[in-house]
Amino acid sequence: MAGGAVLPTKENHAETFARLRDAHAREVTEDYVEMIADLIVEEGEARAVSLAERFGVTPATVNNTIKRLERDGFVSSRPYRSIFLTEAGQALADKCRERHQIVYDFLIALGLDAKIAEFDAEGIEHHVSAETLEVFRKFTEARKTGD
Amino acid sequence: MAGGAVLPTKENHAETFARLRDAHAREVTEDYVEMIADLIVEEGEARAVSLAERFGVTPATVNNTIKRLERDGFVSSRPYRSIFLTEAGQALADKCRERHQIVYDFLIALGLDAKIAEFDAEGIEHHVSAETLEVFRKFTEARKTGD
DNA sequence: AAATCAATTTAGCATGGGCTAACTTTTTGC
DNA sequence: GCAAAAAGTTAGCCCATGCTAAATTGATTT
Ligand SMILES: [Mn+2]
Ligand SMILES: [Mn+2]
Ligand SMILES: [Mn+2]
Ligand SMILES: [Mn+2]
Repeated sequence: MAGGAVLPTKENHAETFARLRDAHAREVTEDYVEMIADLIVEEGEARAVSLAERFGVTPATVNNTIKRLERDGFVSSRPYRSIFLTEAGQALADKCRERHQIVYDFLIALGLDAKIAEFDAEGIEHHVSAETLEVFRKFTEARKTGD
Repeated sequence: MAGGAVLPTKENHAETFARLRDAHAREVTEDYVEMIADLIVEEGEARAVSLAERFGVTPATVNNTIKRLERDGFVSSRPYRSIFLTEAGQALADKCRERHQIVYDFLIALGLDAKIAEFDAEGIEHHVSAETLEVFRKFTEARKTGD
């Protein structure tokens, strides 16, 4: 029951939050490369206007973000043209898409609505460790074959 | 198996990300009020220096954040004194502590290590809808009574 | 009661990630 | 082939969240 909720040590606690801030710093990058990969599959190319629509932000915001992604080596683009993933970007996108799918499938396996699973997965995906992801994956798998 | 991952409609997708950005904007607030409540219980009061240690940030950063929280009606403080939760702050802290605990217990019920559950819960807690939280809670409950 | 030490505050700065408005370029339709 | 529409870019702004360095205040110890 452990009602007596003792706080973690200061050092552990600080490390937890440091890693959390790191995770947050990567979220937008991860969602963008994932979305760019999806758009290339679904629409043949990833245009800024599509990204803006999908994320619900202005084209100016997309432009800023794409510049950062380019600076960080995840995408390449030429003025007024569509956006491409670099090898690093594609690798990250693959990893994120897989992780996203595992989280989504897990939520569905737990019996949640598609709409809710969709929304929650979009946030949770960035905060699951490799260990947790593996547990999610196995759980979903067991549910599928189990009955 | 639904391998053909069709994207959500543009409108749904945009709404998902809008809500996600909202959730992010609340994360720091939520972690602060939760931590302030914990410190008051564990140490008798919440001092800026303790918050700085726990979050692994500088006292200057804590000061900035506390000013925002005060502006937003979640805490009250006087210069060089410790920090108090307002009613709204206490209510939010209670809600967050409960939610945090449910997520943590759920991860433990899934068989994860305490260390990992602790870290992942700190991120995931901000991204679980009421529905998902309820499913988590029931799952943990079933595991406890079930065997 | 000083002196010291710890805690807090302030000032000034940076980056990420949003926005609007104005402008340029490309694409499309006639 | 040109005009209009769509897409992309740029400039200038805002706020949140972090930082360092310096100043200030509060607490402790002799
Ligand atoms: Mn995603
Ligand atoms: Mn996401
Ligand atoms: Mn998050
Ligand atoms: Mn948290």
